[in-house]
Amino acid sequence: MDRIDRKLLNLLQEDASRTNAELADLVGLSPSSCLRRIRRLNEAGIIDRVVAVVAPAKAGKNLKAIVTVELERHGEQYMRQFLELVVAEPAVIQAYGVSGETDVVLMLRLADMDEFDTLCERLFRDRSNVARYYTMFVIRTAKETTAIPL
Amino acid sequence: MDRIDRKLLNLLQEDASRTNAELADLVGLSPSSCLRRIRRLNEAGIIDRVVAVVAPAKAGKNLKAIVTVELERHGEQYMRQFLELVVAEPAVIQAYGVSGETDVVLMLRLADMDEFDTLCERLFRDRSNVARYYTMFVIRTAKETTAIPL
DNA sequence: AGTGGTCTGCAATTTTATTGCACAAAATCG
DNA sequence: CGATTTTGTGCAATAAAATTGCAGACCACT
Repeated sequence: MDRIDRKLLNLLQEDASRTNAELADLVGLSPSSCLRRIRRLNEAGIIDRVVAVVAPAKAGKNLKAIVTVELERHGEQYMRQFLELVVAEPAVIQAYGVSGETDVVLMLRLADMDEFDTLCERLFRDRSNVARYYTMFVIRTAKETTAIPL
Repeated sequence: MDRIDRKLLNLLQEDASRTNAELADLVGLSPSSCLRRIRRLNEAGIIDRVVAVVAPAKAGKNLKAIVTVELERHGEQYMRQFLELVVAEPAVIQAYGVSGETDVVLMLRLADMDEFDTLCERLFRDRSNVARYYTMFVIRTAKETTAIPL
């Protein structure tokens, strides 16, 4: 992991659709060397995967919400149970167990309030061990990247 | 945007490193047709971009934190000013203006507590118009996807 | 200076993406 | 309802890109 690897990773985190020749040029290497480095990064699992990012607006998913959840009972099995429940929902794009007053934080990607309503019904009804939850709707997205600073 | 387009998008959101022939096969189309559809999705901006996802652990960024921030003064220009400040930080991977008591929610990706400490120093010191902030450290990541349900 | 290991660039080869074209399906229009 | 335009499709040829073998360069460690 030298300077060139880091540079490559930064470039690929930005735009992975570039051709190998282009990347090679940007880092100042021959295409073959560049390709071998990228393969090494893949095999080492440093590059976990390559994905297409869909524009939410163009996909009719304009509503984003961040939900903090406090559970009723706090055992490990209750936590696991609740996480299993939320993970199964396609609208839940991030789900974290966290420290502090709050037990779980969810990031939701939805079409509209109706979808939010039915989802809440499903996740936070009486049975599901949720003491309370608090929703923050995203008004403005100032930054949203998958790139890890290297 | 028919059934095949949606299928293609789902596949690409999962793994965009597949060859066109592979994708064509998965959706039951000829390579040329498949390619043309993908290009159409690109040109329409439905596919916003293609990125490599780096494994945080392998990059030495094991600490993730979610921070809720309440500003001192609540005008539009103050909000903008604060967002500009945080957006410039590479460790801030997501930054949202939200509804509710909280004004801003940040998602941080860090190497360790030291980095967290110095970042807080920079973002939340007296000058920066932050009334209070609350940090939740991520203990367990149950789900983390970029894929939008289609 | 010598040696094993790693990395590099070049050029050949293989794989993949891309395009032109003729035809078929669906939508549009008189 | 049939004619016509539009849109989408598969095939085959072409262009572009990725991949590999190989010889030499560089580096760290004796």
